[in-house]
Amino acid sequence: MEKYLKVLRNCSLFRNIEESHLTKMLTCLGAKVESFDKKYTIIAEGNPAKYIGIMLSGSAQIIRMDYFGNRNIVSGIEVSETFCEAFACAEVKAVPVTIVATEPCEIMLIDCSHILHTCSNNCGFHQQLIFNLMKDLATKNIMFHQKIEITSKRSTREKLLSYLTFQAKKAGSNVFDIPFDRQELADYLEVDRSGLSAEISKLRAEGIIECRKNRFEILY
Amino acid sequence: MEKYLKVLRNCSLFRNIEESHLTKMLTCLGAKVESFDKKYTIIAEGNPAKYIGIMLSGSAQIIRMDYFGNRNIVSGIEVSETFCEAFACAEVKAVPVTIVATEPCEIMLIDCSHILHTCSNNCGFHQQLIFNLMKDLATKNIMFHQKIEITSKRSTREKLLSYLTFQAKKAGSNVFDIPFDRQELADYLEVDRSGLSAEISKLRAEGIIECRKNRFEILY
DNA sequence: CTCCGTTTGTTGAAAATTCAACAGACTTAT
DNA sequence: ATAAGTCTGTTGAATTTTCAACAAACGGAG
Repeated sequence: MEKYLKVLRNCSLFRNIEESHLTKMLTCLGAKVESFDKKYTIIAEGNPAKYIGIMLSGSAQIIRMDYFGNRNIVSGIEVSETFCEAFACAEVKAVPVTIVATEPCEIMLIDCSHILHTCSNNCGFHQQLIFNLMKDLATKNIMFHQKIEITSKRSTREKLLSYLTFQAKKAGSNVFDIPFDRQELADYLEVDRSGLSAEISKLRAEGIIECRKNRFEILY
Repeated sequence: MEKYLKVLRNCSLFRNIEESHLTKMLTCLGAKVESFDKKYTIIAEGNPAKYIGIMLSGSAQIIRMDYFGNRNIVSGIEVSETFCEAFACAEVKAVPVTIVATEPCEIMLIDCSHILHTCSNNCGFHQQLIFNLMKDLATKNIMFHQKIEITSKRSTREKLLSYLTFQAKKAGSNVFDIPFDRQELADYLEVDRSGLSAEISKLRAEGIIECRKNRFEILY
């Protein structure tokens, strides 16, 4: 576990928990680590929602397929971020989404019931973990509000500009990389890929944005 | 406060808290009650995100206006439900949505910092409240997943059927009332009102649904 | 370096959504 | 009961998105 400590220190779930206690605590929680190759399914829709996931290395996406094969990308998952905690905490029977690796990755899985219910060892970390979970869930909630703000726009152009503005703000710069290729961005914005490409071209021609691959710049 | 106890008992925030303790606790938390007439703004976008709201009577909606006056309805708020807890818990500076009364209503406001940080009286309820908040935020998270599942559909027909199916499941019956008029439903589904009306008519003509005002039936 | 598979941009046609306008049904207030 | 105002369904035209197909650009493997 030692080699993951640097990542775990940045994980919202372990905020205000001393690094020296972390290893012991992970043992107590029964944390386990698994590896996946690119494109592999980490958690499949319908799986029991027992585990909180933490991305240790690599990246993944939260996706949902509808019955006609249309992919919707709910969100990307980067190193040190958590996933599936809402399903585990709300104690739903099955996960309604699929988690797919976009790079080779390692993830940590923690059985949520070990966090929610005091363990026999009485480690005393539970209160802090529950507080951290609460904060994390609140932050995820706000992320959904932002996603809805973006995707509730009625046109491809507005969705795209809205998304790029958010990314620029997040990066603190008018030049920034996005974690999606064109098809993925279309599936995130809930629009047609070719229409999205056309819209990007139009915005370039109008001098509003510039882009090369995944690097965008907002010119205004 | 006594007259609100029946409502508060059903509020997820106070689960597993003895009713006999509730009144004292509300005093300790500095809970206050406010009333609003239909159509009034309960919390305006940009307000500081200090308070957790609880709907005591009546109903409201969480809405967001974009810069061209398009209304997006994020969610309805019914009696005993909480609202704005995510913004308060995540300690963002300003609320990014507007809460508008859809009926005359009474709401309870609790300063979130009183829940998050132990008070001088050491009431001891904080741990349970934080646990309840965590559960509540997880549930809200799942609600967002459902809303995204609905609105990520590409056509008006699919959004509508997806929404109605969810409502039927929630009501546990193929006949159910929805909390929106046509314009509100359109703003919730992120589609055009006249297109929505046309789609409802088509589904009736095809014998797939039946409806009279806000009461729908799925025939299948 | 070349080949092969994937990603991206472009196009035009088909389909769907949006928009504006209106008439009838329904509600509310007087 | 009447009148004024709101909500709903319908229409057709304008706009936008989707879809399918293809070629150019790109990237990785051998």
